[in-house]
Amino acid sequence: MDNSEEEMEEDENEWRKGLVDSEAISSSVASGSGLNKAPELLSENRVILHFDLDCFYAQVEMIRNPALRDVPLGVQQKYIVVTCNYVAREQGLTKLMSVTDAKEKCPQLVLVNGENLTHYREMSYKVTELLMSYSPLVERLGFDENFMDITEVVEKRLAQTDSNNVSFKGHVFNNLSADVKASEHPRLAVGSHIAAELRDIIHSKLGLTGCAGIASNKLLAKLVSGTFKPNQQTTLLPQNVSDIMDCLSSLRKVPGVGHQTAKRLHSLGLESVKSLQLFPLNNLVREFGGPMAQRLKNLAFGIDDSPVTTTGAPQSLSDEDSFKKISCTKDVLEKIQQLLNSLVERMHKDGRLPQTFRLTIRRFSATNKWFNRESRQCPIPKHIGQKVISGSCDDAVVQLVSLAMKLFHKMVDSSTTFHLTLINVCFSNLQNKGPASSGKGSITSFFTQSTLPRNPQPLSSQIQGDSSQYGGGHCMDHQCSTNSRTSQHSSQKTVTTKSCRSSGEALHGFRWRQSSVVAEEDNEKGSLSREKSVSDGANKTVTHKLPSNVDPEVFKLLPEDIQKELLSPAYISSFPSMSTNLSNAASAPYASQIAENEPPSIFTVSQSGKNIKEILNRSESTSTHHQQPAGACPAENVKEERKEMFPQPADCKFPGNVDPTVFSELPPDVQTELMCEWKQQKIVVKHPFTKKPGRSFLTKEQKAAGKSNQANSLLKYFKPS
DNA sequence: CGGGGAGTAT
DNA sequence: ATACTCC
Repeated sequence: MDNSEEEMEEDENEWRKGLVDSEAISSSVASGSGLNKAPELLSENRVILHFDLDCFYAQVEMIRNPALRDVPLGVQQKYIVVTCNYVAREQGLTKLMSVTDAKEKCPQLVLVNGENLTHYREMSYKVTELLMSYSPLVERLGFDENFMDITEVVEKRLAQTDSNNVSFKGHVFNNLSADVKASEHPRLAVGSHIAAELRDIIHSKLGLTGCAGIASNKLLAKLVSGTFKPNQQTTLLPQNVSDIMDCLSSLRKVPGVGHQTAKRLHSLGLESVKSLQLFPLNNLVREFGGPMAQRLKNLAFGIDDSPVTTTGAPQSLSDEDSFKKISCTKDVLEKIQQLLNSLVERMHKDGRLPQTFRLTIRRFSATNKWFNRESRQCPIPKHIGQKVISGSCDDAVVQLVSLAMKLFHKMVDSSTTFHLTLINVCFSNLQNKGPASSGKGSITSFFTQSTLPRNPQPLSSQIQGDSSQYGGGHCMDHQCSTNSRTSQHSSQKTVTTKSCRSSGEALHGFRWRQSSVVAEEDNEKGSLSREKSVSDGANKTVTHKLPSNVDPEVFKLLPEDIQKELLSPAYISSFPSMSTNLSNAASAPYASQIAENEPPSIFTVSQSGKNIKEILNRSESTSTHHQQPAGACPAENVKEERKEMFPQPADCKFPGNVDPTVFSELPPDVQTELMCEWKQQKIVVKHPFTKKPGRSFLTKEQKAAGKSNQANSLLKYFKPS
């Protein structure tokens, strides 16, 4: 949410002086001197907009349930009211207030839980997309703020309007807008009109209100947007830059100066913006290093050269939960599983291939409770990532939980006590090009044709914009773009019936996907890589006598007697995955599918995943072979075979192929973990052979996306990955 | 002091 | 790869 607060006071200025002090402002200096009949061309001649939605989460909730409009409403996350509507604010509530305090101030406060960000995220992207449909240079800042560089738009509109006729829309900082001659600031004046139009569009199309700031850079636009609070806009003129900077009550109010930076500045005796302006740069450099020092100093003067950079699809997707305390491995595992379930589903909708997985934890500590995070990350084996994409989400989750637990054990020694207060799971390194999923699958790529807005042949329901995107500010009929995603998942798991619930979800889930995938190659590449992985797997097996699926490193850590046992002929020969499979690996084209049905085993890495995490198996993250062929024999047979090898425990708690003795030697927490996985495995196993050829996502667009200039296409605005 | 997500430094 | 910082 927005963490900003504004308080304005009055003060005198020393802008000129300060500006001269500051170096690294070559451009600013240039514009400040000499014949500046056209200062626009020199320095801060940009026109930047900053949009900030009013109490965003609360607005979304009021849209979802209009009955909440007229009551004091707070959005709660854990013990905090993260934001509240204006009815509640009239009663003295503010954001980030504890629930107790809030209830105390406003007993009638209605609270809705806002821990699930789905709806906010969707609405947030709708706003960004709407703005982008007007002009592409849009940068998101959190869920409720967007910057826009409309310099060119302004230039064009100015060329076709009578600059003597312009006036300012909304407020003008420190001025009565009626008093200022817009003709002296024609570009900002035009900017204020565009801002007003966009706010209006956001309101009419999405039902959201918000503030806007119009200025010459991001810093200033953001600062000024908050000066008139709900649902208003403000323009900052160059001559008032020092005013707005000087009236900031503390350095903390400067965007870019967070808690830590403020503290360090504090330690240098700096409290106010003005003191920072006057502070010798050299001293600042000593504390912060050159670039940072210069930046801070510039910020104090309202100077900010940072460009507005188009925000594309998110670079990572994460899901987290905080809680009072989690102290046992089993709870950790369950929490991770819960988080992954939703994360994987989101990832699947996104359509890109996650290549890195990260687990972050926060340990309980009396001091500094809310900082101190630790994380571990690792590559995601391709076959797991593909499951996410193809929709075998349950399978993917199982395997990812295993991966996550490995990372967890890298941070936490579970044999000693621990207390976690937060767990976060994250996918990053998202690859656009769909990996050719399963071999022959590509044929299914037939018609993913979509409702891509950028499609040359406008599909009926598509976004039809006025291609003259700058015209009058009536944007495209963005809203209805409803691309119903062609959901032809063959897999029966999750997906199926679920169509896109909201156009927003379809929109952005869909959109990111678009920018991905390269078409034609999908096919061949797919099969090729698949073949390759299979044979790699075969080659890799058997190093010494150690089965390929046993991680040598881990193996070494085992008690000697167990090692011995593992290597005994009886063991080796009893596992199809070790003996049988090795010989037919290459000739078992459907091995991977069989493997999905294979019950988990301590000794085999079944395709569906599970493997024994920290103990025996080769760590998936380091393994180069993708899967252990499970054998050409039907799963049923495999099962039978194993049953005979070991007595099935009476309680049927764990798979029959697991030696109870070996199992009992494992650390207690590992046992727990295994049990949990097996339990979960059973569920997974219920869906035999769900694996279908992954469809390949659209494509062709891709290349074109980079180059073509379809006026209506938003795709091209996304960063190329 | 929530739940995300981005960027930078090392 | 991990920590830190910011919003």
